[in-house]
Amino acid sequence: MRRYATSQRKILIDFLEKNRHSKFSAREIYENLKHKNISLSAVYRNLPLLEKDGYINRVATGDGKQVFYQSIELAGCGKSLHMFCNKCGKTFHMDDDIANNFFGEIKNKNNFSVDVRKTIVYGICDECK
Amino acid sequence: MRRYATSQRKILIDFLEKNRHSKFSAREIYENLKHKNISLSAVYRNLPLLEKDGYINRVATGDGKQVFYQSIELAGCGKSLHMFCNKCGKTFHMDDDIANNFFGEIKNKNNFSVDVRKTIVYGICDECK
DNA sequence: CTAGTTGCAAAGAGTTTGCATGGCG
DNA sequence: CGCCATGCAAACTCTTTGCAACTAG
Repeated sequence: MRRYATSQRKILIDFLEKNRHSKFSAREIYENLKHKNISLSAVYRNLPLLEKDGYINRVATGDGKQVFYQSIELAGCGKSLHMFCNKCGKTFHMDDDIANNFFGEIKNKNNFSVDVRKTIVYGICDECK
Repeated sequence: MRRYATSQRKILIDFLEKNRHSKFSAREIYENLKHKNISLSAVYRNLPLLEKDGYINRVATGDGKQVFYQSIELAGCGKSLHMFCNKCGKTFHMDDDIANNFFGEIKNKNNFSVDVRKTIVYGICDECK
C-alpha cells in the first residue's frame, strides 16, 4: 500500500531517528510529541506501518507489561544483541563476537534462526550486582 | 506477608503444575478454570503473588501484545533457554551446552548475569523455514 | 480527483482496585 | 477472632476502530 509523507509521519520518524538508541511505548512517544501537530491515533496507526516498512522494531519488555517500539539499528550495529538489566532498566549492547557465536551454534545444532531484532537478554548488569 | 491455602490458590497452582511446559495469559488461565470455583480477580491477584514466591515465571511474548505466565521449571531443566518460533508459535528448549556457553561468555566479557527464566530467544524454527 | 491519512470520540481488551463478605489458621 | 482472600462491579490503561474532514500526489 502506498504511503504519503504527511507531516505527522515526519514528526514521528524524526523523533525515532533522534532517539535511535532508546525505546518508548506508543504512549511515551505521544507524550513526547503531542505539543507538535500529531494525535494519539496517528501515533498508534503509524507505528505498525513503520514497523512493516522496516523503519522501527517492536519488542516486549521483561516485566511483561509494556510494548516498546525501538528505532532501527542501522548498518554498523545491526547484529548486536541487547541486554536489559532488570534492576536499573538500562540496555546494553552485547559483544558482537559472543552474539554471532551463539547464533551460529543454535543454527548448527537446532537449526533455529535467531531474529536479533526481537530478542532481548534479561538479567543483572555489572553495576547493579 | 502470610499466605493462606485457599481453595482458589490450590486450583491455580494445580493447573500450573499440570501444564508445566505451557504458557498462558492470565485470561487464558481464567478461561481454563472458570468452571471451577475461582474468579478472574482471584487469578489476577494470585499470579503476581505466586511469581513473588517463585512458583511461576512471567515473560513477555514476541509480538509485544500478551503477558504470559509460565510455570516454574523444576530442577532438571532449570537452565535451559527457550526459543520461540515467530511463525508457528511453538516453544523449543535450547541445547543446554549452547546456553551455558553463552551465559559464561557474557559473564566473562560483559559481567552480565543472564536471567534464564526471563529470557526468550525469538526466531524461526527448523520446520517453518 | 482519489486514495491514504488525520483527529476525535467511542468501543474494546486487559488489568487493577474498593468494598463488603467469607474463610483459613 | 483477626487477618488475609474472594467475588463483584466499577475504574483504569492501553490500543483499536468508525466516521467525517482533510491532504499529498
